[in-house]
Amino acid sequence: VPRLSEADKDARRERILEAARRCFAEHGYEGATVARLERESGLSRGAIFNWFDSKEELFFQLAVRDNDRLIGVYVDTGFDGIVRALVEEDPAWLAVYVEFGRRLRTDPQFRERWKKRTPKEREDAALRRIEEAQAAGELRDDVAPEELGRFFGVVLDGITVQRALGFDPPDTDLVLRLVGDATRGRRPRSRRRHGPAAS
Amino acid sequence: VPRLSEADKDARRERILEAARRCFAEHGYEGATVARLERESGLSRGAIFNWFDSKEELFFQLAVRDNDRLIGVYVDTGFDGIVRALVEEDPAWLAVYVEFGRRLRTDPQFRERWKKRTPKEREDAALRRIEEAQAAGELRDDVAPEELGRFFGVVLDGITVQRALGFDPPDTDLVLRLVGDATRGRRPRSRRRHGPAAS
Amino acid sequence: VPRLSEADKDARRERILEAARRCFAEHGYEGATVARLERESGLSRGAIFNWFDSKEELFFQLAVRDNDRLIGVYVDTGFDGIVRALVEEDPAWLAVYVEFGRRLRTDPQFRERWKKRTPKEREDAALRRIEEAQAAGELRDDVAPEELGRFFGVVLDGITVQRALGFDPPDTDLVLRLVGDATRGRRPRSRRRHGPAAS
Amino acid sequence: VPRLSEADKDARRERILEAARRCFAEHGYEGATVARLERESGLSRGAIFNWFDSKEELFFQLAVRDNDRLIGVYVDTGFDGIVRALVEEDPAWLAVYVEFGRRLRTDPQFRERWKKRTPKEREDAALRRIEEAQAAGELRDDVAPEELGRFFGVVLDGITVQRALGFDPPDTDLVLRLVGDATRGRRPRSRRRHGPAAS
DNA sequence: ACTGGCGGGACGTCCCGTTGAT
DNA sequence: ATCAACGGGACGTCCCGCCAGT
Repeated sequence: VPRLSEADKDARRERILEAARRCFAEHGYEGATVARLERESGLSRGAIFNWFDSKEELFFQLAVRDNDRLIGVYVDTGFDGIVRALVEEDPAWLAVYVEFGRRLRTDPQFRERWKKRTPKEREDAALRRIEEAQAAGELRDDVAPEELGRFFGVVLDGITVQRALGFDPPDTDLVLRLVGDATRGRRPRSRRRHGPAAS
Repeated sequence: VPRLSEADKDARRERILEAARRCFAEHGYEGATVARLERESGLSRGAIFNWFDSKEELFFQLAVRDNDRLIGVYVDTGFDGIVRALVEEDPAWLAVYVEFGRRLRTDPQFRERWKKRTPKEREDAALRRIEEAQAAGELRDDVAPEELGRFFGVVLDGITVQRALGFDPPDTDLVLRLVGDATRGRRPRSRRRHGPAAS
Repeated sequence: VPRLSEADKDARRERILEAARRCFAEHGYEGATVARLERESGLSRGAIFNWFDSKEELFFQLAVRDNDRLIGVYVDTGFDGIVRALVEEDPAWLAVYVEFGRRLRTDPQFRERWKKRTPKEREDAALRRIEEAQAAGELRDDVAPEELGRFFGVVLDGITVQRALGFDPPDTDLVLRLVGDATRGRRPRSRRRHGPAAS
Repeated sequence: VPRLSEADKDARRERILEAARRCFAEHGYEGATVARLERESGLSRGAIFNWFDSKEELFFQLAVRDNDRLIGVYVDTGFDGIVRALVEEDPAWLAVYVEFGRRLRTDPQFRERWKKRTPKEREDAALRRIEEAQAAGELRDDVAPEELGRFFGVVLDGITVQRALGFDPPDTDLVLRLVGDATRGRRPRSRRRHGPAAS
């Protein structure tokens, strides 16, 4: 096996990460044994640990990458967009997100590392988005933006966890409607997002 | 060695369960090693395994008991009550609830056993509670009761998971207000719950 | 397997230690795999690690015990005695002593622990023994007692290592004679140790 | 890829051997992982294994080379010279010598190979040196030359091991004096080695 | 000549549940 | 009913040597 090009390296890492994602999703962190990682990725221990220092590292990288992705979705498409994204996710994978959360709470080193990594700006961007929506009258302004953000977070995590646990997924449009009713401002923006006409 | 009285038996089981709760809460399922269970309960392996067949059994029983308790709270005090109950729970323990959910999704035997156990009536009771509230005009009736129930579930799980992960707990009253706005019917019941007078 | 009496416990630990001694002696620290420890002791991993926290712990305890024993021999019977003890030791085991030394030099934590353990008094007792012999004219007093002690140490370690490496063991009496010639004082004590008459 | 000249080949091998020496000295045989060899030598696995069949081979060659060197010192400069050489050696490296000894004792194949390699003549040269010194009256002749040689060996190994274990190095001149007293013949050669005047 | 990705065995440790004895 | 000694499987990690490719 010769020296891999930079692109090939990334592809290799990607392949392992994807396999790990499936394993973590299906079996949880502890259940995702290295033997399973080998089987799922088609690579040997030697190969896997050549690219990642440990199972935990694999887990962490995966969380980083998916978190970034989701935050990006939020900033780009707002609450509606992220809800729709969540219901299209592999539900099994969402369970890993939950597992990751436990790790965050339990393992101080883990949390520290995560804190260090998370760019504060992402959260700020999310917050500013809410403030703008309030100023534009799309969101009610009798509630502090931080509180609104937390409420959104609750609903998002609720959806995540319900899907992760394999319950009937709640109807997306309904959730959006109800949350819309709860948070709408004076001059709500059109709720018609996918059709051409406004109401 | 003398036989224990029936009451003593229950007390013993209770003691073990409580210890297990703390262990699961603090360390997660896999992290709750039998050694830790021994230390926390003050009993030895032999004693623990005398009362429960396995660690998994312990976990299951604990989940059953807590689930029953929460459903009871819901039926007795409704959405408001259960939200308030959740924010008073030990957040660490809530993580176990989440862990339990993963198990449910992942392990078919586990799920089967759970399904068999759950009395359908509990859920029905919850549903009927919603229908009554709709009939009384307290909850909007332009949404099917099942859907409303699911929405409630999403918010509840959202709160659970956020607390479990150690995030800032969202303000209880705010959540109740927003969800109230989202689901209120024509003749909302008084929102003032702790004061003496009705509106 | 019921609760063991204190004596039985010690016996069990002893049995494991003896097996470990043989393993370390024959294969060195790294070569003494747990599998070999199992085979040699006739006990399982579970049993071994029930009594000792780790392989390293086993190693440490073994070193402590043998070191104490040897120092005791020295204090009781002096240089002659310890030389004779060394040539009666299992040469294979002496290699472990050497291995232990490397660990001492290499691993700071290990050294710290060893330092903490070693009672300074033992060394002092050895030193005082030399001073007394000098005062009695048995050992030359034109050399500082510490230096004499170091010279003895060199010869002892030399014997140890030669035997450990499997070379022809040097003749004990000759070594004693030469070292005697090197260190004798004005009024040497009788060299006749094993027979009744002096020369 | 161009072929290396004979001189370059040797240089390459030398570079690897030197790196290996440092690794073995610092970490012991097992601790000297190939990864460390790579880092220390600046070459890759492939390069290293191109020149040496295995880690063990590397170790063996190193031992051969250092043994030859030390024997040479002995033959050239005698006991005094080798003692002085030893106290100038890197003590870490001496530990490898000890490690090598264990290997000799433990691994039959290893020993066989070593036996086959060692030119008997070297030892004979050392022995003849002693005989000559006895004949010249420099060394006592009431002890067989083999025995004297063994005694020298004991002291040398003792010094080696003490330095290897990081103990206070015994004073060189003192050791020489004491061993001199133990082994001197009727007409000892001048002990003045560093000063200009004879006694 | 040299690189480095990789296979796969072995290692120390952990941990659950069983068992024989009180 | 309780205890703790124990078996033995499985885990994450390490690490040597091989070999396809440059």
